[in-house]
Amino acid sequence: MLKPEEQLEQIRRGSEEIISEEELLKKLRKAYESDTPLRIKAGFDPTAPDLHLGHTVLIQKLKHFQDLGHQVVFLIGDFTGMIGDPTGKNETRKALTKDDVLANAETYKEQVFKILDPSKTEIAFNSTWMEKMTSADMIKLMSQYTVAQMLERDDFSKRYTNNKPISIHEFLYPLVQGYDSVALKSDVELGGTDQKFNLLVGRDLQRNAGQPPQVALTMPILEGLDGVQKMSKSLNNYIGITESPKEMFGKVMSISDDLMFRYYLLLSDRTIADIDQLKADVSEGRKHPMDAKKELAMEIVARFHSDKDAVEAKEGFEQVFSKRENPDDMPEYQMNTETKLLDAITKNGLNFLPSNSEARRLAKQGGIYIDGEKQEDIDKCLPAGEYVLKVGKRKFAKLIVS
RNA sequence: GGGGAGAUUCCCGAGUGGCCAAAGGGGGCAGGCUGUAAACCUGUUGUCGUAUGACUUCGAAGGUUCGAAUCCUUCUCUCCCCA
Repeated sequence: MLKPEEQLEQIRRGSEEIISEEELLKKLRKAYESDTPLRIKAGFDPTAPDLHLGHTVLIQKLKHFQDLGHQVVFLIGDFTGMIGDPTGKNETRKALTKDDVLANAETYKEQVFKILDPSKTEIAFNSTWMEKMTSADMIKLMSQYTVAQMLERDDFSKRYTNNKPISIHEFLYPLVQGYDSVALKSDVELGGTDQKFNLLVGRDLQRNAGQPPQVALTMPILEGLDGVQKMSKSLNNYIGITESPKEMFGKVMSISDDLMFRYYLLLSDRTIADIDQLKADVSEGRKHPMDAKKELAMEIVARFHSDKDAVEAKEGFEQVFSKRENPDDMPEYQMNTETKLLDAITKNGLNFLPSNSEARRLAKQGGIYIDGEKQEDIDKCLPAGEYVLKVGKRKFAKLIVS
């Protein structure tokens, strides 16, 4: 085990805030001396088992703790899931069935264990203890916080001042999350910066329960492909960790140069010094930003797939976008001489576009190609033969007309 | 309990009987320029075999009218003020 001070150094990397470092160091020392690992908690939503790079910022940090010899508790918030994270948008959610929760947990495991070591990860569900709570217990839990305290939460206060609705049950979210820390006797809880309030509630509740309060560690929120809003599935600006090497590589290449350095900082394994050097090289023209981005894309693809996949993804990318050749692995679509081009493109065919109108629009704007030639008329059929269809910037298919 | 305001297309937001598939902005998509970057310019942005057409859409359900996002009734939801 590393010395506590050295551990702290690693933990600090990339983190936004540690409340407090002093307490963390104390805990690390104690753990070191008594040879007892710390319990590191991080909670996840049970309804969205599609992890993306945004989640991995946090999971990477869990991995750091794991590598330092601590016990990671991966908490699936199946009870809190009924509340829905108070973003104002979502209504109270339906309770998932036991089977759904277990199925989602399996999916989580599959994805999360691409990063974490399964043998060192404890998986917990907060319904385990929350379902046993009586109404009286719940009242006791709620009595520990005041409305004024709740309204300190950034999200609540914003909605409150903007005359946006806040449902009472949303107040339960931080309380239940905080109680999870009591139930798990957590030493450290990780979360995004938007979780700060919830993490601090955990500290209060633990103190009230006579436990040493957990250290709250927040990680920055990763911006999505647009570079502005947080990466999320609903905004469709995400890179999923189960996406194909090709897609992953392409998506990374599409981010802005500024965002690239942000991704380097939060996602790559490069040292801060390395990244600073890279930044200098790019800004002083010693390195083309595109090459720097390719390296980033390779690192990310390699992490979730393999080195070989990364190389192939890069070659595929260069083939299509640098040399403007067709990719090697296009989906094939069988059609006959009476199939309209339109039908091959839309939902009954390759499903490249959601509606006929959209396909016609795209065609009119010159976004549909057959063998490199723009097609304005997509109501026509093709004579027998093989063609390469390109729709928009990046959708390719081989049409086999017989 | 009483009084007032409001719910519009992916989001914000205009529209208060026909000229409304609905202004404007944002976002998205495509074209140009590039490094599939950003910025910028242009186009486009409900669906339907492209249509001076039809159908669906302005919280929900009914109604008035030749005609409703716009008027009436009931309902659902939200916010504000008073108690």
